Amino acid sequence: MISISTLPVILGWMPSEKRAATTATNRRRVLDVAQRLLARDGAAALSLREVAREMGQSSSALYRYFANRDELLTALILDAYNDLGAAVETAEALVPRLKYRSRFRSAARAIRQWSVTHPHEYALIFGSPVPGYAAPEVTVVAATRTTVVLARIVADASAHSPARVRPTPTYRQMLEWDAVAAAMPGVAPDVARRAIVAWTLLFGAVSFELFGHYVGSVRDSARMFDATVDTAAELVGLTSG
Amino acid sequence: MISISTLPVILGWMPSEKRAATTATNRRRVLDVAQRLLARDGAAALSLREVAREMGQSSSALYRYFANRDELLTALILDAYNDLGAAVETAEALVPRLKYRSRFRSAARAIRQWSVTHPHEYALIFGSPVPGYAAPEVTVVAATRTTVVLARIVADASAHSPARVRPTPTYRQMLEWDAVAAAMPGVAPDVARRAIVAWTLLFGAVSFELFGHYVGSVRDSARMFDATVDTAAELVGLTSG
DNA sequence: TGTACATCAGTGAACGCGCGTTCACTGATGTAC
DNA sequence: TGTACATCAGTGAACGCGCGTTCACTGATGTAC
Repeated sequence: MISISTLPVILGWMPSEKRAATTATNRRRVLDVAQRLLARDGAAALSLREVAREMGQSSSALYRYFANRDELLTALILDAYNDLGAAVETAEALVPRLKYRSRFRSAARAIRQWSVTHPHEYALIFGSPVPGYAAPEVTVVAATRTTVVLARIVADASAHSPARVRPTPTYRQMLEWDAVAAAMPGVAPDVARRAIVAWTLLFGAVSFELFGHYVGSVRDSARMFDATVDTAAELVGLTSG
Repeated sequence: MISISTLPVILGWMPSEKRAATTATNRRRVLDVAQRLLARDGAAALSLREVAREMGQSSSALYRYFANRDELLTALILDAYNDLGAAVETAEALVPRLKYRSRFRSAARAIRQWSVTHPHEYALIFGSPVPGYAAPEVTVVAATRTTVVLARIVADASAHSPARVRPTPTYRQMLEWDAVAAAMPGVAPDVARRAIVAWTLLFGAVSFELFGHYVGSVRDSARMFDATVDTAAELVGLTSG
């Protein structure tokens, strides 16, 4: 049965701007609290009920803004990726464009800095997948923001002084070459492959530090990371600047 | 009040061998079931009750063998580290001693092979720390088994043809040098540091693959890993053999 | 070899807990005339 | 500017669930003599 009140929906009218705005604000407020709890207790401990409790609301109220727990988690993952991406973009933008290695270092240090100060958020996006949670496509897109920064550095450096490498068509086949080439236009396959290796190394180093695998072998994680960054920079041919 | 029956405990007598043996067997049987469930559903979903259910026992029965859930988890972590370590040892032992790079490759591939076939076990030991769980010292020891293999390769290669490196005392300070030097006797600090970078990269690559961060950029994970292994080998100066 | 008894392995009921989600509802807010 | 009413935001009780852990217990097993 169609009542008068369902007409707007059927005809595709939008809710009024004012109402949409307050809804967005409220949703954002929920997210902020959830983010704070995530930072404090980690993703596994995060529950809708605790978020509501923390806001002084009933748990059912949250269902106005998120269909279920997974949707809240997705929003937090997006936030984390964007937070990290923004931090990296900002840090990298401070360095003169032609100083490729410095740009790389700055971006890398920003990755570690953000991660060390947001360990639970880091674990959420780079640790073991949350059980029973399937990351929707949209998070994959958000994830690229950081790598785009790194890719651009490699591409810029490569345009400035193209690497002299033997043709290695085999590398194209093992990569998603279209996507990779789009992120690093004009970069030789071997260099592109090394670039992927480089950020694998960067995030590997952060994971090892945060997840405790350097206990007993690395004393000064910050300096070790810097040294690792230089090694990663070497890998992609950034040996000066 | 001290009864006759508590005397053995007080005097430190051991329970009879026979009884100890069956207790050990039963404990092992619990662990095997737990391991199967871990492999199937992951660590977060693992509960004492489900293990008991799966064994057709009451959940309280498990408290004969594990004081609580954390202790079971610790046992599983130890098992996982040892499983991985054994797989790597076996693979590496098949290669002639003087073929350093082959040994490295073989060990690295074993790491990936084991990880791909045991993703939940991998996540348990190399993913985000389990919430509310503090890894006891004993797991740190078990964790070294794999790195010991890699360290020996680097040490052997280094003894055969010592790297010509400038002295870099700074690297000692940022590492736990005593432990590192013990694992790789006679290896120059810079090489030792690079060795740590190398296995950071190996595990970083496995994590990226298993945790979905290569989606969209890497098509053939196995071949990408092999290429990454060669890059890691280069890092520690293993360019032939 | 037989027996009394201590020890062990496992049971089943119960505890309190926190969770995600649903649902009928009430009071507040904004809109249309 | 005032009013009737649709829509929204949030409530509170309830659902069923599975969890870790405790405890008094029973029957089985192994031991000491």
